[in-house]
Amino acid sequence: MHRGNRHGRSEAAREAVLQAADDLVAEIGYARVTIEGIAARAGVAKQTIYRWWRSKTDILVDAFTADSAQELTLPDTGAFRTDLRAHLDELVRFLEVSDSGAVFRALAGQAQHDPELATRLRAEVLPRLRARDRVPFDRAASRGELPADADVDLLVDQVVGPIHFRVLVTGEPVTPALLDALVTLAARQQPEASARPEQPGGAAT
Amino acid sequence: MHRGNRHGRSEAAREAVLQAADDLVAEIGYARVTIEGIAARAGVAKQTIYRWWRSKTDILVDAFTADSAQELTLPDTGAFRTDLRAHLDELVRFLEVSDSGAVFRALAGQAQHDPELATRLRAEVLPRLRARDRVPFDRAASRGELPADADVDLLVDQVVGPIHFRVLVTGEPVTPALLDALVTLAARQQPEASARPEQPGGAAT
Amino acid sequence: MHRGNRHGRSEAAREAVLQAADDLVAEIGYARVTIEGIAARAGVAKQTIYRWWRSKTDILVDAFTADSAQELTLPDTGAFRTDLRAHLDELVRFLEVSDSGAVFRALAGQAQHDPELATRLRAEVLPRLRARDRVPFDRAASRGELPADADVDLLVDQVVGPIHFRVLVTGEPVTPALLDALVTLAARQQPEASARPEQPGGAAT
Amino acid sequence: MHRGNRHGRSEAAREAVLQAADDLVAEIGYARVTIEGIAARAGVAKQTIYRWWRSKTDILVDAFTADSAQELTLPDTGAFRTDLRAHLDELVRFLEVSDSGAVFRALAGQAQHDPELATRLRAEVLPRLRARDRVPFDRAASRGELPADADVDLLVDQVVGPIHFRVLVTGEPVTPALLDALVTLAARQQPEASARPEQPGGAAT
DNA sequence: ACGTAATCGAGACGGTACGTCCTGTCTTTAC
DNA sequence: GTAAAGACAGGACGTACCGTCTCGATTACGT
Repeated sequence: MHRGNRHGRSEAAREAVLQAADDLVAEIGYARVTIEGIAARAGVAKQTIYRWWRSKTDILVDAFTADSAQELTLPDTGAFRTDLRAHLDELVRFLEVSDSGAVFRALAGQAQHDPELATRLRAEVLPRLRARDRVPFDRAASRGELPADADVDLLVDQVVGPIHFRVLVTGEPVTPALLDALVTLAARQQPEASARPEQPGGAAT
Repeated sequence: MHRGNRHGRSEAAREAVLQAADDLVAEIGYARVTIEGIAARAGVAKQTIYRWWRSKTDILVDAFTADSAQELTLPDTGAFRTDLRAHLDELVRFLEVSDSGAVFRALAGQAQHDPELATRLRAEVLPRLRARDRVPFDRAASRGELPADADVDLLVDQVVGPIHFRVLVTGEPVTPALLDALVTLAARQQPEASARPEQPGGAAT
Repeated sequence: MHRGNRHGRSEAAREAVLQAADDLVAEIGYARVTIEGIAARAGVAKQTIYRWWRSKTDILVDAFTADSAQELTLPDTGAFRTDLRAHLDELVRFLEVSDSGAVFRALAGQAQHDPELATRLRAEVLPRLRARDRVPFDRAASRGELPADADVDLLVDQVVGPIHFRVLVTGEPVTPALLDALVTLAARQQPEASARPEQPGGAAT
Repeated sequence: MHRGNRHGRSEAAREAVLQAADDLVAEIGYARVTIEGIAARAGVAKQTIYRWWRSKTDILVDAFTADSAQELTLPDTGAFRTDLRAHLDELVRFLEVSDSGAVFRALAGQAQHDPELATRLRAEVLPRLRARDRVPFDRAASRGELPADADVDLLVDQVVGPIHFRVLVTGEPVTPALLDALVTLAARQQPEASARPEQPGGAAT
């Protein structure tokens, strides 16, 4: 790693910091991560961190963003119910198991104490997650599986809300029973009749 | 055998600490509350706090519990939808507006970084909230407005999950439109009615 | 072991405290002795200590006094030089080796920071030590080995001063060479002898 | 006033601490001086003190050393007795009256409880004082007023020991009578005969 | 014989200071 | 002009004792 730079900021330092922050959250937990610890772990001077980030959460938002860069594309199964179910399975895996999910939970928690972080999360992080959550619904709408005037954001809240609630608040596992119920709830939104909402292929293609 | 100080711990000190903690969270926010600040505000020695509580969150759990002691009884409107709607209005008021809601949000946030707090919350605090959330459903069940085999906890998660999600994660206001949708969703659980569209993979499992 | 008594203090408690204080000074050193530690060691309540003593040094003065109660009589060897030398040997043993000497050194040290203790030491402890230091001189005077008008206290200061100086300040061992020199110095005070070389500005004033 | 520096400590902070320590000992006495108080008085962070000193006595040794830097040269009166008497007058003034004498007494007292401090005093502070105390004797020896084989350190102990003893232990004032006796005692050490030891100019030049 | 009064062990209390840790700023030196 | 290094002021942390206090139990005197 080169020290000093006549031509702008050191990309090496930036990456070392983000990596160190991610690692430390995974290893010792958000609460015990300190800026000094990140600096030491990254082999970077504290001042370098303070020059480019305003707080440890600021670093973590960047780290989380970097992690999220590797976009996963939701496979198209051809039907709303199966698309949605696949997406929810992936969402649960992210929230409960993945390292970046741990960072997300820590940030969401910290946002309760830090309005500035809350603002930044809602401006930068959540829209990207929301966009992903909308994919199955938007696809369904384009297939005609949802009414044209359906309030997709409202539907998303109804579907992912209980999952976040369990993960962040109650700590209960997100069971298949819950996912089934949520998928069914969403699928009940039909273009017209209340007739046979559960026929997955009914309106497809 | 000497049983130590016969008057035991000072109730006055205990109450002063809980009150000071509550006040400070409301005034300056959880993040800026310190044990030293609580001690100073309460007119109590730090050691007295450390003798009876293990951390500032430990104090806040006690303070929250004390605040919750004054149980509010949900008025019985005679019908499930109206009962539920009244309860949800009250829930939103608690989460978004009240002082003890601020404490709850802070604790829920901190629990993301502190497994011990998470455990304590789930053991002591959440069951009480859950009990309240179940009231409209249990009443409805006893009136016959819900099927006998309805999974009430699952229904509760579906109804209150989106509300917590908006309050804790997205920060969007909980709109009447959302509440309407949630009430309608719950009310669709009918004993007879339009058969069992929910059965195939639904909540019944 | 409750010895509550309308008329008078518990002798058992008093002795336990003095013994505990002595032991603790010997075991862990004056600096690390605390009143709480003495109370615990003595099996006595703090309040009992505070009822009867004003500070830990107050306890130690009492403990030292109790230790000193067992008066040792200086054997009469029949001659000033041998009497004095025997006394100085004993003094050095007391200061350098004995447990009560350790207490004395601690008190003398603490008196540098505590005028009240200094006053008490000079009023109660030092006169007893001075009386002992005078014994060889007074005996010599009664034998006619010293001039009638000799200033015994001044001589005592000259003889024991260097010993205390080495023990308390320089930490150098008190050697036989020093003791020899001090005895010789004192013995030079002769009734007749080579007149009064000391007169010009000497001790006679 | 931030003087942070990759290569070394802040001299300003060091001096402020030593000055504050000296002042506080003079103002409120050693016993009531605290590290927090020194930090506050010096306008310095506690951590800065703990970074460079291990205890309050460590600070005071440095402060005492700094005070002693301004060496006073003992004027040469041309004769042993007058040289010595002048030196002893100065020594008494230092021990009884001066601010740095107060620091010395406090350190000597504290050394009774703190072996580490005792070691440091004996290694760093006392040799310098001893060197001063030897000056009149060494001068006398070079003048031939003392035997070539005189044990100067032993003589020093005999002369300054009683003075320290009175100042540190008995608290009695150091009288001219004592000083006279001490000077006479020292002057009695003659090169050869026991003849006229008090003739100041006898062996001079 | 019995109440009164002072003692006792116990330990909670409001405090002070400790020594450690981390924050965010600043300065120096190197590249 | 960025980087590493690290000293700085500040301040919260959790701990140890301080000296005071109240408690209930114990004991001996004086009525």
